[in-house]
Amino acid sequence: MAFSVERPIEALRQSLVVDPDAPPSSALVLKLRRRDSLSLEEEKSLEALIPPPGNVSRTTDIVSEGHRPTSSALLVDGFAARYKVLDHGGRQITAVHVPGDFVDLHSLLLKEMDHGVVALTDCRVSRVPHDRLRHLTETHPHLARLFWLSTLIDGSIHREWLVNMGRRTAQAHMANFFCEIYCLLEIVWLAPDFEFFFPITQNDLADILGLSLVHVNRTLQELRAADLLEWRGGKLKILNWNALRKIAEFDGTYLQLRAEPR
Amino acid sequence: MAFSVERPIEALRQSLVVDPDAPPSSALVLKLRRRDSLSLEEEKSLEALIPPPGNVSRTTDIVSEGHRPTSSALLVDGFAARYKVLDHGGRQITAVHVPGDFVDLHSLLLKEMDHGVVALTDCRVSRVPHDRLRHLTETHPHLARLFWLSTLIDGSIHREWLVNMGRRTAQAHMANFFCEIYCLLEIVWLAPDFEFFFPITQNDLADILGLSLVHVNRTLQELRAADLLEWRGGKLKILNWNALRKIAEFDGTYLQLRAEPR
DNA sequence: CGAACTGTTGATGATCGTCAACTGTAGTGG
DNA sequence: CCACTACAGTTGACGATCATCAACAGTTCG
Repeated sequence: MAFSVERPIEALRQSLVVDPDAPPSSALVLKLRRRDSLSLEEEKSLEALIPPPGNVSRTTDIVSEGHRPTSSALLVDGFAARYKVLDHGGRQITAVHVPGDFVDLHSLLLKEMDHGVVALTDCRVSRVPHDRLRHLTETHPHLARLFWLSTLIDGSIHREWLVNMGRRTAQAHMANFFCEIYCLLEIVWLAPDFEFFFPITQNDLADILGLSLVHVNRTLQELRAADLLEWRGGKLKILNWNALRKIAEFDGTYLQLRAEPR
Repeated sequence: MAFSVERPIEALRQSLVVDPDAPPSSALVLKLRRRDSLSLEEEKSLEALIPPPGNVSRTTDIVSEGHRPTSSALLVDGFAARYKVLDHGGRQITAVHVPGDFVDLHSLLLKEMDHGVVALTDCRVSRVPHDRLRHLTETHPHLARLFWLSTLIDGSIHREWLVNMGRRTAQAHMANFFCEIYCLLEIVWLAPDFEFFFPITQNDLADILGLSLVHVNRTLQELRAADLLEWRGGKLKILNWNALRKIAEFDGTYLQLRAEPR
């Protein structure tokens, strides 16, 4: 058997955290499978590729700006974010990553990091050496295409965020973000019954949405008052998916985009 | 000789438009060379790949949302933009393309277009069939990496735009955009002496920046009043590059990012 | 000459940021 | 056990930025 992903479906669905005994590649495999079927041999190669994860505690950098990584970081557990800081001190988060994401796959080709990657929560991270990744892409062109596809989907999400920031209200923007996170987590079985572990601060959320902390707090209260969601003790529950989608004008096609990389 | 790119340097530098007699791949080759050296054979393969361009007139779609392209469009001349429209009628432009850009290279893997691509000015566009592109990437892994790199740089630009929208003032945002366009054009020799052809409307610029038309007009006047730039008759001239860079906090490393794809 | 488009200006109000204070909670050390 | 601190969340007041509505000027084109 290549992999324990098929087995613990129920266990994973019922827990709000990744199974700590699952191999570090399991969320990645789930995600790739959602895009295209994987052969047993490909799954084995991935499992062999990913080393055991290390711990990264909250608010510390997984990758620093200006750094020239020689490995790419696979997020195994927790939430991470890419960000840039401005001269006068502001910070903008440009992407949020969930388990199964390579947070800096682009560093395989883009030598110098033009932004940092921070752990929004305590994380587990596997660092895959670039030369091993490069070797894998050379011997497995199909996986190479799937990796390229991953970075393309990152771009697709960036574009949706641009629309959110440029042309939507704070409320719709925030609703959109929660819809997106839900969909991303659902793919890796981390959001059963519209409920998921999401212990980030409102300050982080402000930097994600490009709003002030105070405005985020008030917008959040609007969503709560409309009975769209609960968010207490680091656990987020979407109470009315359809209503949330509606005020967000959310259309998830930009996330998986029924690709055909083979 | 593989290519006429080396020859008409002076002619190109002195004109504000692409030489109509240059092969359609010339701007593309200039751009790729800036990232990594190309072999003669690679340049020849590119030249053979790109068919003669067709004309697309302003405000018409080069690629439509929801479409499933079987070819990718190389912009040979003019400006194009990717955009999304919202339910209530708003439009957000998520990327601006200059000659030498594939405007929808991602459609090679992402089957369905989640956004449209419109011609901001009259354009010339070469459409490269996907199967020929796929064949090229299979026979020329180095070019495949350069194509992947192109889409990664698109993502890098998206991220910078997110910072602009989320955390910068309208003035800094606009200044940033002009700096970026200048750098992109400079690479393909279309911006001699900080002057370039840029005949888009203020309405388009508003959709690029995520601002209202009126606010764009006033912000533009501030930049003009500060003697940072002129923009008349479709010709833009940056009068004070250093001052413009400064108020924009512009740092162009996110554009080429000294990559090493070989 | 009029129609259509682009740019410009003024007036007004909504959205959102900033400043500041206060609450609740968890942890820390005496 | 109780200060004391640190941090996340909350609320009020005020002002800056930006959107909207409307009108008008200049250009191009048929």
